[in-house]
Amino acid sequence: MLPSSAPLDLAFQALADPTRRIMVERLSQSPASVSELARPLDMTLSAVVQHLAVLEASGLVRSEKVGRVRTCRIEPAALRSAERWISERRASWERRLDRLGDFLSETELLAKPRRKK
Amino acid sequence: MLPSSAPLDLAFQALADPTRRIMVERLSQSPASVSELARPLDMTLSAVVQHLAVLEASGLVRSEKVGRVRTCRIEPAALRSAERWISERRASWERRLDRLGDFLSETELLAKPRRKK
DNA sequence: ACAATAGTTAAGTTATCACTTAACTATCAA
DNA sequence: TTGATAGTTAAGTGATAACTTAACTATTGT
Repeated sequence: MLPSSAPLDLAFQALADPTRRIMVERLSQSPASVSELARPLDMTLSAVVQHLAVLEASGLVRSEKVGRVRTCRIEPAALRSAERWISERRASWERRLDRLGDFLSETELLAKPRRKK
Repeated sequence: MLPSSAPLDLAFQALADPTRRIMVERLSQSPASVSELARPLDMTLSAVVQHLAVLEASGLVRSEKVGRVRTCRIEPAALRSAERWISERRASWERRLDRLGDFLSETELLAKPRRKK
């Protein structure tokens, strides 16, 4: 099950790196050039370009070049589908915990019945 | 900036693997033993145990062993903080797009004023 | 006591990651 | 036209990832 390359794999993989999260944070404020993205990062421009390639491959970021500057912006859709995956899991376990809560309070009522809720 | 090991790194890293996402999906339905987690997966038990170790290190899953069976359950907190990181980015870009929308509709009003909204 | 079940651990393999240096290509500005 | 700016690409390196096989430990049902 090594390289699945499914969209979620790429998105979570991309977000797993702190440098790339910094880049995404920057881009969620506003679009930026590659050098602007690189400015706060302690690595070569070359490395930043490679991180950018990962972000683009994951669909989290899109960019276009005009003249000699490439402007990058986030692509909400990919981020949203990562968010959706998580929130669906949350929905699932919350539903279960609710049922569990109901069950517990009901058995408690059966064991030593007091006032109806 | 190689090994940051920050909680979010570990959480996103863990979620980047499709096998581990399947395990998390299973666990968000209900707790399960290691062999139950392994059942639908096309790999050795050993590999599954290793994936489980990654999930536990990331804080996404917790487990306890009783007799010879280890029961695993999801740990909502870690999943929630990953979700929160994403939704904060979303808040950020949505705010910006709102302001942009306001700006555009205002300039449009200035350019060729029609009815007030 | 024995065998089957449930999981653990170590070691090895192959692939991928996160960089770096270095050489190179455009574009813009003086 | 020359130099600085902005980015690209290739090749190499060391670390980590995702497995496998194999040998082993503890628990439980018969």
